[in-house]
Amino acid sequence: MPLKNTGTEQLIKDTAKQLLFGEGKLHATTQEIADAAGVNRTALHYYFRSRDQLISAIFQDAMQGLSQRLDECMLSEESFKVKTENIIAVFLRDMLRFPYQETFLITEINTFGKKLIGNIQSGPVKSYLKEAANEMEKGTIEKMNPIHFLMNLFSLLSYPIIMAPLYKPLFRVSEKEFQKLIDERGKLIINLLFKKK
Amino acid sequence: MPLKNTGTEQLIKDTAKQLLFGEGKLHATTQEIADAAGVNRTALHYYFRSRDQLISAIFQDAMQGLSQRLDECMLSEESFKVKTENIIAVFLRDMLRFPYQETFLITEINTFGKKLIGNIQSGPVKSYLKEAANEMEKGTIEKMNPIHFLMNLFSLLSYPIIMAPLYKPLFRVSEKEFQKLIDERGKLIINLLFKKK
DNA sequence: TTTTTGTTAGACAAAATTGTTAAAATAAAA
DNA sequence: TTTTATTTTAACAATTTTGTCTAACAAAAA
Repeated sequence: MPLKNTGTEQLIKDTAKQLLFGEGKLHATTQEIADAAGVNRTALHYYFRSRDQLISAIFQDAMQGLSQRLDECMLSEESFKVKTENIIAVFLRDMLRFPYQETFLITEINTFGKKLIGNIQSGPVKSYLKEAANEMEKGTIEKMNPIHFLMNLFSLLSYPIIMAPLYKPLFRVSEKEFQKLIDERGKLIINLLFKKK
Repeated sequence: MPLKNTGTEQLIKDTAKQLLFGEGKLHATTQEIADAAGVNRTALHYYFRSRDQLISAIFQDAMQGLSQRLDECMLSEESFKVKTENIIAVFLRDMLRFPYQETFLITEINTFGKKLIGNIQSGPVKSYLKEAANEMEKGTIEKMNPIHFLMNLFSLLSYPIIMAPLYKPLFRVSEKEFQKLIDERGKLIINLLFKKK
């Protein structure tokens, strides 16, 4: 029994993801999602039964994708610094496409997050934290609780992108100038987190 | 014609603020807000006419309060470093009480933010940025676009608090341990942003 | 072709949420 | 105490949003 699979299901998921995590329409209605995807609203119920289940689906997809890519970085055979540079690159790319993904996770954590949080692999994170501790011993990064190191990294990466709609008017910079600032941040963050030789 | 002013209006505002910005119930219904405040839902309409106007009101209050306190710090007569320490203290206190305030601003920027963004005083920010540039010349902080410096500061302060619901399970730390980590961050951030002598 | 399976669309029902109106309760002033 | 303005409440109307049901449609299999 082959499915016809005209790609509608994936189209709906992609559209919802773009709308929610990309454009920040965190409470887009089923109608809005359907319109954006160019399908009848019923299709949405046909494939996902309910709005919540659609959201759950795209959320699970997104988390799995990101966590997989991060784990790859963290478990690679590179040096700690290169590893960190890779994490930055992966994260920045993801954040720029879907800036509201984490915001959504946090605000909806009571509805959807609780189940998902159990799924988070903290194995690779644990091992990355251990490596960070080693680096501190070696003196290449500042001594602190390694959790701080990781929080610093994620903060410096994510926050400016999330806050872009506020920062652009606040700092009176154009879209283009702001994009340039964001592009600079990769190197800047490495510079800030690693000691000079 | 004196108003009775039993404090209901303020009670509704405080409750809504706590619910939305404190607990992150970003789309609390008027019923939920009324229940939490222990008043009839109609009271909410009586004082604010509509849900949107209530939200606008608490939001404006919150922004004004924070921006005023920040401006005070930025315009004080202290040295740049002390000034920065004060900003950190003010910001941390605010973030801990209302972690979702900024998240809300960002996600609702199209609905409420646009009008408010005009109101943001960027005068004190400008002057603080200039001071930062001076410090870079003096060599007390790393050379970079001063906007980066400010974004770094805000990021390191805000993001871990926003992400707390995710980080606690991810790093497997208890509420108490996490609170301790947050408390450590003030000094840690200063350490990270200012060069050692 | 007919049947079967899977997909899409329109009409409708149900639920949730907001907003209005008019009346009752309350407290201060005359 | 009556009057008056304000505050609170209950009932209801309107709107928005979600979810269901049935029929039409399309494509592959019999």
